[in-house]
Amino acid sequence: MPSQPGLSPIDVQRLKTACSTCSLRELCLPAGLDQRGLEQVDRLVNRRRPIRRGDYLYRSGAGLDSLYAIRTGFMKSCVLHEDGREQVAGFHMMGDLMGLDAISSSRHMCDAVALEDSEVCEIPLAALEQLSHDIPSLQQHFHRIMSREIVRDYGVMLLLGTMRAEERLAAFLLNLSQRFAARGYSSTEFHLRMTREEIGSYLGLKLETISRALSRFHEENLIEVRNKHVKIIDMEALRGLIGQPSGAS
Amino acid sequence: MPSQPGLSPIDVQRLKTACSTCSLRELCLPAGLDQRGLEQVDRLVNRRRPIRRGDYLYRSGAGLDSLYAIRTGFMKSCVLHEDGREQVAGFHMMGDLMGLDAISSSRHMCDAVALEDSEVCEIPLAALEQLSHDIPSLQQHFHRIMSREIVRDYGVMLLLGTMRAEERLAAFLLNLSQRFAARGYSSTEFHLRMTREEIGSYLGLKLETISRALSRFHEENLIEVRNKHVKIIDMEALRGLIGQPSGAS
DNA sequence: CGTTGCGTTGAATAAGGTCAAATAGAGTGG
DNA sequence: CCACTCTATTTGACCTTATTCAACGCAACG
Repeated sequence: MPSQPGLSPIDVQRLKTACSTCSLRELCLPAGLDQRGLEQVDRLVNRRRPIRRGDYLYRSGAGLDSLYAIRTGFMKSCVLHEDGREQVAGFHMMGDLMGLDAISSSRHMCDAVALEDSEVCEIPLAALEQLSHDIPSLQQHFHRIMSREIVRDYGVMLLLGTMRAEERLAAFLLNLSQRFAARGYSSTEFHLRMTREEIGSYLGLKLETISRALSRFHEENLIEVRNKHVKIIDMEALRGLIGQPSGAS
Repeated sequence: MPSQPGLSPIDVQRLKTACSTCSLRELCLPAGLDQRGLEQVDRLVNRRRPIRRGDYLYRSGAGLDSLYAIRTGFMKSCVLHEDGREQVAGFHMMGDLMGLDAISSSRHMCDAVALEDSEVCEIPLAALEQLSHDIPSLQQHFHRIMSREIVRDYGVMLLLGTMRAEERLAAFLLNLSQRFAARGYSSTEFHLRMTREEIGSYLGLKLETISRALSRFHEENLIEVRNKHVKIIDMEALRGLIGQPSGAS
C-alpha cells in the first residue's frame, strides 16, 4: 500500500491502527457501524497494547478497567479453582472480545494469557457503555457479542458433557478451522498455538489422550500432524466422527 | 398483608404482580433501581405467563420475542445436538433471567422446559433495550446479568472439565443450597425438581452414577435422600469433598 | 391391580487416566 | 555453530472410574 502524501508519520500510524481501516472490523466490536460510528468507537480505544507470549493480559481477581479486542495473536482464558486446578475456558483470536466475565462483579474471573506475541485494543468499559447509549446499533451489537459468548459456552458444555475423547478433539479442530476461515486464513492448514496440555484442559482430557487421539487421526488419514502444525486431510470424515457412538471405523 | 381499600380487584392483581412489590426484585432484572425505575420496568413486563410442568417456555430455533424472568417455579435449559444428544445447560429458579442465549442470533439456541408449574414475566427485548437507554443503571445491571451468566458457564466448564463424579455432585448440591438460601428458603433441606437423569445430563454423568453417588453420600452421613427430598447433614464435609483427588474418607 | 416412569443396585466392560520411559524440539550460553 | 537444558510430546503397560446392561423395587395413576 503506497503511503499517502500529506499525512505525518503519526497520522499514518494512527490510520494503520484505526478501526475504520482494520481488517477485523466486521468481526469485532464495531461490526455494522457506519463511518461516523466507526470513528467514535475508534476514539474509544485508548491504546493498542502489545502482549508478549506468556504474559498475562489480566489475572483473576484484578479489577475491571477495560475490555480487550484482540488485534493480532492468540490467547487463552483460564478459570482457576482454589485447590489449584485450572480449566482453559476458551482460546481467543483476532477480532475476539475478552474480559466480558469481569462485568458482573467488576473483577476478572479468569486469567488471560497470550499464547503468542499479540496486540490488543483496550476499550474502557465505562466509555463503551456511554457510547452505546448514543449509538443504539452499538448497544445491540454489544449485547449480541455477550450473548454469542453464552451460546459458545453452551456448546462447550455440550462437548464436555456428552462427547467422547475423539469427538471432542474433532469438534475442536473443526471449530478452529472455521474460525481461521472466517478470518481469511486456511481452513485446512494451521498452527496450533497451544500445547497438548492446554488442548486437554479445554476439552476435559489429559494431554496423553490428546496426543493419542491426534496420532490416531493421523494414522487414519484424517489429518497430518507434525508438532503444532496441523493439516486437515478429510474434513468430512472429521465431521462424521462427531455423533458416532463408538466403533465407527 | 391487609388489602388496601379503594383499589379495584384489577389493581390488586396488578399490585400483586408488580415488580415494585415482588419479593424477588433485588435478585431480578430491576435490582438497584429507584421507585421510578421500578415502575418503568414494571410497565415493560407485558404479561405474566403461567407454564405448566413439562411445557416448553421456548424451543431451540424459535424466534426471540422476549426474555423471561422466573417468578415462581423451576426450569431447565437444554442444548441439543443434531444427533439427538442433549445437555442440560442450566437449572433456573425464581429471579433468574432466561433467554439470553437468543440475543446473538434472534433465535433461541436451547429449549426451556418447566420442571414444575411455573410463572414467568415476559420482557420484550426491544423495549428493554429502549428503556435501558433511558436508565443507565438498568443498562449496567443488564450487562452484569449477562456477564454473570458467562461466569456461571465458566464454573460449569470447570466442573465438567476437572471434577470427578462425587465432586460434581457435591458442587451441584452446594450450588442449589446457596441459591435456595439467597431466596429465603432452607439451605439444608429442599426438593430436587429434576430427575436423576437431568442431574446427570447437567453434570456430564449417567443417571446410575448420580444415584450411586447420592447413596454413597447418604451412607457416609453427608446427606439424607428420600426420592427427591434432600437434607444436607454435613455441609462442611460436602465442601471438603470438592478438591480432593480421590480416597479422602 | 396392572402399567408406567423413576430410582436403586450389581456385575461386567470400556474409556480415559496414571505412571514411566524414551524422544524430539526450541531456546540458551559458550 | 555446538553442546546443553528444559519443556513438550509420544508411546506402552497398567489401573481407576464411570458406563453399560440388566434386574428389580417403588410409587403414582388410570
